[in-house]
Amino acid sequence: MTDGQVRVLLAEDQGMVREALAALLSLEGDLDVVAQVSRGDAVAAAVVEHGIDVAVLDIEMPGMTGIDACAEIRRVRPQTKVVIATTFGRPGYLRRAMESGADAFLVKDAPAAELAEAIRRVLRGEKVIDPTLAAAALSEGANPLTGRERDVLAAAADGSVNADIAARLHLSEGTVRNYLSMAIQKTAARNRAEAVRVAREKGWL
Amino acid sequence: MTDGQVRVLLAEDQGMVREALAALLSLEGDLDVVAQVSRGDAVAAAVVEHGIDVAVLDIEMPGMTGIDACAEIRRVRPQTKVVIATTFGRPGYLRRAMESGADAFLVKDAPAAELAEAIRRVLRGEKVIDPTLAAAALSEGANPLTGRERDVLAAAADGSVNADIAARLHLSEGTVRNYLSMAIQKTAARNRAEAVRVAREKGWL
DNA sequence: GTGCACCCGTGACATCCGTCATGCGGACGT
DNA sequence: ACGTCCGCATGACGGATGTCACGGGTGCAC
Repeated sequence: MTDGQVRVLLAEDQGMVREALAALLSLEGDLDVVAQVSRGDAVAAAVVEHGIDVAVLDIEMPGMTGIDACAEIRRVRPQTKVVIATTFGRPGYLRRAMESGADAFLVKDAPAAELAEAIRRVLRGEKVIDPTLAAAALSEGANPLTGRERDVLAAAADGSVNADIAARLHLSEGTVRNYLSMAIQKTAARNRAEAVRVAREKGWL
Repeated sequence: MTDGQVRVLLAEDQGMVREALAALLSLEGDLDVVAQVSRGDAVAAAVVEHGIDVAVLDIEMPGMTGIDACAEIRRVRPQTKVVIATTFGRPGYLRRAMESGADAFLVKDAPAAELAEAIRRVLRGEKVIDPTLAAAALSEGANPLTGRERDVLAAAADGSVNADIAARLHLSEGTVRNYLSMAIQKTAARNRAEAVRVAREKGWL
């Protein structure tokens, strides 16, 4: 590879999308996609092995989320810049991505040119965030759910009945009801299904 | 454009992915991406306007699904070939895509090379389908839900209570309960949330 | 024209769910 | 040492949900 080229890693589980993004970035003369992975838990090792300058991470991936992978990169190779590119522009995702030390947060709705642009800007030490999303994330405040409330709500997400949830979390059925009741109130929902939907949208799960 | 070039349309709502796929296909010498749209309801007009040879359609798009757009293409310009490329390899999607007259069905998990390959094969008159998915779609059988059962289940999907669903569909609350009960039995679920999940997985919604 | 499947409705019943009050123990901050 | 928050639990209550039996209407196929 030529000297001065930016060494980029792409992490994205959908092969077609990943390779397409690689093709796109390769059209930029100064960028070199030297590694591609399809699993979150393969990111950190690849970053170290290839001496990556910028890692572009999807959030939803098998093995580990892009957000957790970002935190891992921060531990093993702090000088690597991280760009999170995701389908869902949920404020909760943005907040958690920033807490994990991400340098940029993009939604895939955006034009493709923004990706290359974001890579160059994070290399200059800038942070890149959609202003609309930033405002939404700030106005939303922190996650009001306690740890256990989150557990129970997450366990209820697939349509399990109380008895199942209780068994899975080693709780009594009444306790499950109580936690769910709390979660429903805090999400301003009318039942567990709505609570799950709201919590997901806000990134509280 | 050079004579003999294949005129391709890309329909995909995520700008970054759409433009990346365009970049990828442009690397193939014989393909020419002459049109890009981000909404399902813009597909048919673009196909006619640009005299498209092959339309590559995502399923989940604003305005109209790729499956419905495929049916529209069949009406307005039958000689155009249609490739459905989707994130979710749900058997129900495959079945409905085929019923709408699609020539190929790809999941975005697949390697990028398959897309160009599929485009060339449908131009030769072949059908392109993942054998695993085809088997799953066949073994699953047809959608057992009646029209109204689907409506009610879909209306319940966001966590609405019975009264809401009844009002939205102009039904009595008891009728909503009955339809939901049927849907729950047919999906072998224990409550509406599980029924929604199962129906989604099987592509019955 | 006689089934049959679908649509829509009612009423009754058992169960599940959501809420509230209340209790106890542990962790944490002041 | 005290208050506060969290985790976990129980019991009781009303309302929502799921099931069943039953009815009537429509349209379609044999």
